[in-house]
Amino acid sequence: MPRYNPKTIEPKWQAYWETHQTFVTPNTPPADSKGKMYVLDMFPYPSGSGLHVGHPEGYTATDIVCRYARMQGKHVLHPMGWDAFGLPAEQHAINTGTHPRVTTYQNIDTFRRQLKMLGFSYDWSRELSTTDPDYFRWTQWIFLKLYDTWYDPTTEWTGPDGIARTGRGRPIAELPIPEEVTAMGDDAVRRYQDDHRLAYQSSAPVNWCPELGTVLANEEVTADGKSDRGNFPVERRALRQWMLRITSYAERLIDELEPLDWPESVKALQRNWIGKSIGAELDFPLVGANHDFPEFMSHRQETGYPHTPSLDVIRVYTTRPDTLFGATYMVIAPEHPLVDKLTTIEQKTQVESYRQQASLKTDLDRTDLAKTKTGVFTGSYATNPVNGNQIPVWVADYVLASYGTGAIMAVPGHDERDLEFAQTFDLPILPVVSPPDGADPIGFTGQGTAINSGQYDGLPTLDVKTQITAWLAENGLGKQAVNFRLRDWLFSRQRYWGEPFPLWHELDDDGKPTGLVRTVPLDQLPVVPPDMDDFKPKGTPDPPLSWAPDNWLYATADDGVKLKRETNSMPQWAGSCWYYLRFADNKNADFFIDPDLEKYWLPVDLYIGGAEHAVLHLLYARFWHKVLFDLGYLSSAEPFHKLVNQGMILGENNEKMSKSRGNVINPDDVVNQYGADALRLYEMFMGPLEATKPWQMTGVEGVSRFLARAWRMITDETADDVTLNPAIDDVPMTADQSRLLHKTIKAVTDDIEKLSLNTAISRMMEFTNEFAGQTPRPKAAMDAFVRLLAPYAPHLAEELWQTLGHAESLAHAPWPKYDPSELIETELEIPVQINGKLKAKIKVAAGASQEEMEAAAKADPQIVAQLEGKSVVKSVVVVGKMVNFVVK
RNA sequence: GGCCGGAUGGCGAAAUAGGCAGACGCACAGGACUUAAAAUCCUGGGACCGUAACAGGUCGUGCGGGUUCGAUUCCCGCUCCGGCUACCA
Repeated sequence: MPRYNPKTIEPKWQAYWETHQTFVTPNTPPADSKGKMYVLDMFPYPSGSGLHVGHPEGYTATDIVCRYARMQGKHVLHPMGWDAFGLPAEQHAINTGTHPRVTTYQNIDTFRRQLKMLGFSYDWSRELSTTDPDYFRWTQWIFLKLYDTWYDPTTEWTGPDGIARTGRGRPIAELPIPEEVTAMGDDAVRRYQDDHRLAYQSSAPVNWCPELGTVLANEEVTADGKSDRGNFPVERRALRQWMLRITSYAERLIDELEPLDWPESVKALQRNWIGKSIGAELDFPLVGANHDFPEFMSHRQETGYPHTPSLDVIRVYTTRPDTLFGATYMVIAPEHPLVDKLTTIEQKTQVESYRQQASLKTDLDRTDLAKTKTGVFTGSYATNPVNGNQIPVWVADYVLASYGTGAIMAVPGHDERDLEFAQTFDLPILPVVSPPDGADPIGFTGQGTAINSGQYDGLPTLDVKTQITAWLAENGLGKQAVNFRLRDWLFSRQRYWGEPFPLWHELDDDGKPTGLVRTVPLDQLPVVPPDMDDFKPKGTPDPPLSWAPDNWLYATADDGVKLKRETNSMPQWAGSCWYYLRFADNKNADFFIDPDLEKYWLPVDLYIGGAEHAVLHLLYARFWHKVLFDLGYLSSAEPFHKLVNQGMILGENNEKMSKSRGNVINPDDVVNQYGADALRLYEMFMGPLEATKPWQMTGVEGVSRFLARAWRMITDETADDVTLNPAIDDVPMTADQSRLLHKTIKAVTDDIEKLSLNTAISRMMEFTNEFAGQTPRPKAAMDAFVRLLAPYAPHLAEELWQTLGHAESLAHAPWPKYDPSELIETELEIPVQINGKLKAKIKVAAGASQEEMEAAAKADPQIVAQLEGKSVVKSVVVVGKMVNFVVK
């Protein structure tokens, strides 16, 4: 009578786990614990549309690992939370008038219900949301720690992880202040400190969309410079912003990536993003400054290369100092501070209008390769220090102000971009590297032999590089230099629904900001966003908080100084930078994480999530982690030991799932029709976790049939209640049954360890295919099988486990062990090949020797017939594997 | 343009310290059960040639080479597809 019915089984066991607190993990491990295991999912943004099928993919994989680990006696931490600040909730609020807090917590309720419906073994007592004041209180506190830190690149030290490093984040109080600064008074000292903090203010160009009245992130701007939402024009504007000095950690973010158990592709992505390059920095003296070229050279020989460039030079960065002789012109970025000084009266109009145009372009506009290069001549010249040639200085937006020194020496002979520019504006092109194959040197960007390079002619590129760099250094003209593509992190947003900065700006008597800042003390955190009805952007770049009620916005300090709150808010990344720490101690009211709990639970042992976070989230979180590590709050320098990226699930038509394509699969519908166990099992059975793979509803039906077969193997469908199938008996296993069981245990265990979950499921299918038809079925085999199935289809497994007579949940039942001696086959089937092609199969005893195998192969009638009249040149026999005869 | 990943039956896939290609599942076909269907169970299956049916043969893991007794697996050179990134000097 009772068929397999997930609709009764699944709610029953979900309720059981909840009332028995089966998956609540105490912070103290049991005495017999086999060690801790922290398994983390990338927590979701609780969007209004609910869970999509991509979420349960990674979540099921981690759940399987956790359930398996618990059955092995490990102490498992498996939490879930919500990355719930962000623009969609705010936009929704503007459109509907509902406060974002309301919609956010509604969405969270939906997500929680859906996740519980899928039977994940989260410890819900550790749930958190980045929008909880108890949580963002500590996000603000960590920001203040960043604010209170400077990076000392020279300190040598050994961390609690036992690794020696150079460079460390240190409290700002330890920053040495130069005497001349101290002499200028307290405010000067404060400003000097502000210039060294890891969190600092700067005027940065941002994507400003007047129609939407908001600043947009680069990824919210389309390729043609329009807003992603609404398709309105976007322009560049310089606004005061908060920045985080992630660049000072660039070197360590590369170096400390190396030992991590991460996909090589993700490591490569991060390395490329940081983009370290080694080259040289050098000065080109301007023609017409208060000296002539020989005078400049002798002056530099005496005084050496200055730390900051003097105003009579253009400083450039190049990765190809060996091509210095080929530098036939220079280019400075439109935002370069020397532009005005260099522009002659005749060129002024042109340069001004060019700058104006460039300032309106978005980054994407400027980097669009399809467009031809643009630029204008400044009217000025500089001297190439290596040969004394006077070369023109141009302004062009293909040179970026934010990379290197914002100026380049252009070598059109050996750089594609410079070549294109030189051809457009008819500038001289001088080849200085001859390719090894004797091809045309112009446009050659590889390594070769120097030409047209004076004394360096004939030398290989690498030698010229070191020799010219050395020459520059000796003459005080330049030095070897390292550059990073990574920029400091623009950390402020003009939004309401985010963490407010815990900062005050000091105001002068006229109510204008002085540029000096005060922090909100810890005991006054969190700074909660004020209650406001109207946070709709007003068409100016002022953040919504700037029209917050005065009692929130203004205050007077104890010393009488007038204060105004910082009205920017933090980006969504802030909350996700440290949530993995808080899970280990989410209720701590006194500190962001207890040091002992940090030491016990961290780092995360396994972190699974989508590849879209391969760079930003993972880089930002590593950065914060390292700062907290340097300050002594954490015991490990890296947050995530092992990382796995789940692949994307495509629609049934093999395209990315999207509403507009109409190919979205809703997990609720799948669970309704087939049950949570079937959805979980199918998502794991589709293929390798990392692979991109298309959905097939018939595939869900397939795994659902397997679950029903397992059900019938153990229960009696003809009975009125769920009872044990009468074919199951307490009998010993036959040799074949025992071998299959032990092979299945071994395969399923090995596969979980490798996260090869699709093949583990096929092994269990083979097991049921074999056992389901047998009578009697040994109860011990059924017992072991149910435990193997438990991580994948936990509801069904619990029900079957109970049917097999167990009173307790199997969540902590011991994982089955296999006996290697049970795996041994007595007789092997061996392929016999002739010239590498399969011709016959023979049976030999398991321990057969090489000679025995060859003899058996030669005795096979098929082989005898095939070898008739031919001579065997060679016999290849691999013991226990195969036989091959090479014949003529 | 750069970096990364991929290409195996009608479909999702499996197998690589080099050793029976296609496990497992889907779809399909035939059969059993049924008045019938659903469900379930059994059987079949890479392609081509061949046979009444067996037998047997040839080809076959994107393409072209190479190494090897033997290559889906290793090496060299391509093609196509997907993802990310994009003037970083």
